Amino acid sequence: MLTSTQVRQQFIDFFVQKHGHTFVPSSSVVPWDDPTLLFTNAGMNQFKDVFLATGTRPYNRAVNSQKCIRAGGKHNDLDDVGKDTYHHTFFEMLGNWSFGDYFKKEAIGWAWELLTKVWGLDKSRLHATVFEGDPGQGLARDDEAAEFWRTQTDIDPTHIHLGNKKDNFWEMGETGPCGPCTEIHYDKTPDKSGGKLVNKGTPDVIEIWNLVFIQFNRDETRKLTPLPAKHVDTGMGFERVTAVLQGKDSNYDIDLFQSIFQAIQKVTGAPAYSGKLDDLKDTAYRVIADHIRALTLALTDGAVPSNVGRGYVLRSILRRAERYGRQVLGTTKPFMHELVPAVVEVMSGAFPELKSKPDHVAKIIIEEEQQFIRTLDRGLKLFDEVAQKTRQGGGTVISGNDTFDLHTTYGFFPDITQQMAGEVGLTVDMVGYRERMKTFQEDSGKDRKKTAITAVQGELPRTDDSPKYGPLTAKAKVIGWVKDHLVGNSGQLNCGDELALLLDHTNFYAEQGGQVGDCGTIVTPTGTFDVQDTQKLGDGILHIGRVREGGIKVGQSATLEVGGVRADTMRNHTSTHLLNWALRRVLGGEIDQKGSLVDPDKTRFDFTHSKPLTPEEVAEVERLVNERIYADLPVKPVVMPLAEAKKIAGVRAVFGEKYPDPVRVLMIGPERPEEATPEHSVEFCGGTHLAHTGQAGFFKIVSQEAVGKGVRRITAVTGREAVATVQKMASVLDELTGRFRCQPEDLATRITGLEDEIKKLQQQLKKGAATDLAGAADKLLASAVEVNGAKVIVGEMPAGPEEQMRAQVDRLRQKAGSSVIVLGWTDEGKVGLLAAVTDDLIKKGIKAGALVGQVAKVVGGGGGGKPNLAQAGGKEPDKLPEALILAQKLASEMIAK
RNA sequence: GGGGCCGUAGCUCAAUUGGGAGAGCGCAGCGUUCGCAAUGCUGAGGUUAGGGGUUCGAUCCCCCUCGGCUCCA
Repeated sequence: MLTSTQVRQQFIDFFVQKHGHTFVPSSSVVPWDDPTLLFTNAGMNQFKDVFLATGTRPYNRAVNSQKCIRAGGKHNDLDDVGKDTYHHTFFEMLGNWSFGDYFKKEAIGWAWELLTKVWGLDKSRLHATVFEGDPGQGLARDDEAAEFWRTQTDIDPTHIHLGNKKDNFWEMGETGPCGPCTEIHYDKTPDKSGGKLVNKGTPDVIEIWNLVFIQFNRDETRKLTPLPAKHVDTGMGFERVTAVLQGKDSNYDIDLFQSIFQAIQKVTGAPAYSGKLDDLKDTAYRVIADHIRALTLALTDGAVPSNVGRGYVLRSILRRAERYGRQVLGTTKPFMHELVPAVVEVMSGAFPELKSKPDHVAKIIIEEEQQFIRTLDRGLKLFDEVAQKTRQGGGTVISGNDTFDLHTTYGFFPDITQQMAGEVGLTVDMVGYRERMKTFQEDSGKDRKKTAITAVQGELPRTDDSPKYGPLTAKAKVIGWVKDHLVGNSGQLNCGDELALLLDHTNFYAEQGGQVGDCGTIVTPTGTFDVQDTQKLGDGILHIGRVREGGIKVGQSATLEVGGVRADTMRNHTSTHLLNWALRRVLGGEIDQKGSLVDPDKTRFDFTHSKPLTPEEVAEVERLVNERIYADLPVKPVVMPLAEAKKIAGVRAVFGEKYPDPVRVLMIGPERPEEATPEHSVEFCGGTHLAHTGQAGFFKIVSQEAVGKGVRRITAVTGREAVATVQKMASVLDELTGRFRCQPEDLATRITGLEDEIKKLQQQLKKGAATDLAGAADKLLASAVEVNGAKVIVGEMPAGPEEQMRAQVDRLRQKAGSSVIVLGWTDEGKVGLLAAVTDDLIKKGIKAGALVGQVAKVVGGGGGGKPNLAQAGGKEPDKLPEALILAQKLASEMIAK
């Protein structure tokens, strides 16, 4: 029997050795440079630019096994994994490609050769489908492919079937390259009768290989034009074809999964995997095995679990596996991280990068597991409360509100709530839950966009903003404005009008890539306009502000002057790039930019990192950035094709950003792209920058904070702001050293000394007060009145801390036995009262709380407490004697009763 | 960017009409023991995250800041 390793290797060897393909290693399963994708989900992802004709490769035939994840987004298989034999979140896709080289004839012939000659599959079990055409869309039947099936292979001609557009026509998107495909299916029915089951979605006849022939380009008008260079893009599910070759019914029965299953058994102590579909334990095995593969591969490629985007998908995957472990296999501790070595062991042959940082990956996983177990435990407790509340209300349905709160506050997903509710005989109001969630979602995004520029009616003219990289002053022509959401291009603007001015070209920078929009002034022969902000809308640039003087008319020439603070913004922006670079140097290559904000006052930089930076790390980052600043390196922008730019050594791009092609690349240090190394800061960036780093002057980090799990934010300043910051710190330090008369480095010990002394003095004071109070208390005891065998001890005490008073009350109670005690004292214009009643008198119905409450009214206050001890206070010290007389009277009456 | 929750001893967490800051583990000392494990006793350890407000009185109610969790965008 072929091992999975052999299957993979033979596929690659077949195309490399026999048919002249280049082996191209799998690209990262995390597509850092493609914001439209959560995860790499097909082998062709890394060649997308070739099909779009925006990039080229030094080879025209390629083969590989691509790491893929299908979870989250459009193709979400997450919920199905484990329940059947063939769904995965992580899988490998075997593929061979032709870029404008061979086409249908060779692709079909070679596929057949590999399957039947190399792998020796039973020809009578193989079926092929070809595209039947779609006249409505002007698509012809793919007779070519059918013909090659007949001439290039010895397939049974009755095994060639026609397939519809859904199954046999491939499109990348609404527009772009597309073409027919031919699929190869495998018939697993015992009597080989599966011909009519092709494409019917049964597990008995399964698709194993899809050969796509990219031959058209679809434009915006949906029109198809033949491509000059035709491509082949094929994909074969590795786990699936291995199962076929190993004669297994389930993908999970192939050798690849067995050692992972064994590791799961060892770690969890559960009974062995038995391959059943209706056994929850086996489902758990499949879920965990699949999910740990996805996690290990994705984390190795630099993804991090988080609460947004792909990080959130990874978190969901981990949590799902963790739940199956706990609820089905009986784990109580984190266990997923212990499975990482098994995955590395079985897969690092094909993907050597797995060996680079398994410990790091396991660490991320265990931290995430611990986190989840904490929320789970907390959630369990809350669930119990909710369940109890529901029952007390006489219902059996947990309200949508409670389910929503459990979810949004504690991350307790509604399906967990549902499951747990089921276990205790309750149900969940999912309709109510969804309603709450819906309004919640609507409210969340409400305040996001600036209202001024979202709803614009009328056609917005294009503005040429290329002068933004040039001098701060420029000439342009007024071509209109946007006022009250309407585009205007006639009439006159008057002093005081608030609106967005439109120009034919501009040197104002519109907010983009984290850099805020410029402010400044625009002067025409008749008026002056203050620009408060600059925003981009489509191809138009909006200069938002108000007419300060005179009036402005369309067609006037204008002098543009960008505000001087732009220079500060540029200092901050260039420094942001240096900060990004330095953080990677200090914290390691795992960190990634999550966002940034650059304005004249500061730079704010968000990045993935799970813990606070140590003071040493902060210092090192500052040192590195400043070193680059005083080296006065050139800051060099180059515009180049996106595909080419991506190949520059050490280049950085931000996930979620859409980069134009050609793209602007900003290098700090090198003058030409080929001089760049990973030791330089090289980023895709459309912002405005200094010409030399030295212009930044000085760089200082002012704060760091967490913005969410796994994401930290650093705020830093440069230039004059940095100087001001340091001066402020120095003046604080000066003041302190002046006051303590010591060196800055001695401050900490001086303060510790003072703290100790304060503590010591406080304790002494306490002792002193205690003796004073004890004396006063004893006097009161001596003059106590006896009623019915119980003592009434009432009187005024010297001022002292409440705590000490209580101690005296306790002491008196002990000494006097059966008694009612009321102590009063005045301190800083306020009255304090304390009352105590011994247990035997409480039984007679005397309560300290009630007593002291009445007494406190006399001194203009209130109070209360427990029956045995209560305290109160008031604001009228003069009335204390009067209050104590009342206390004496009340206490005596109560005992007498 | 918006919402919800949390922050109490070194750690994990209690503390209800607002009224005396606690437990378990850990730590230190002493004891039982030849020694260890085990165990008994004693003790230290608190600005209840920080600041402001309401109140006679705030861990508790309100506001702000910081830190963390969580959901959504």
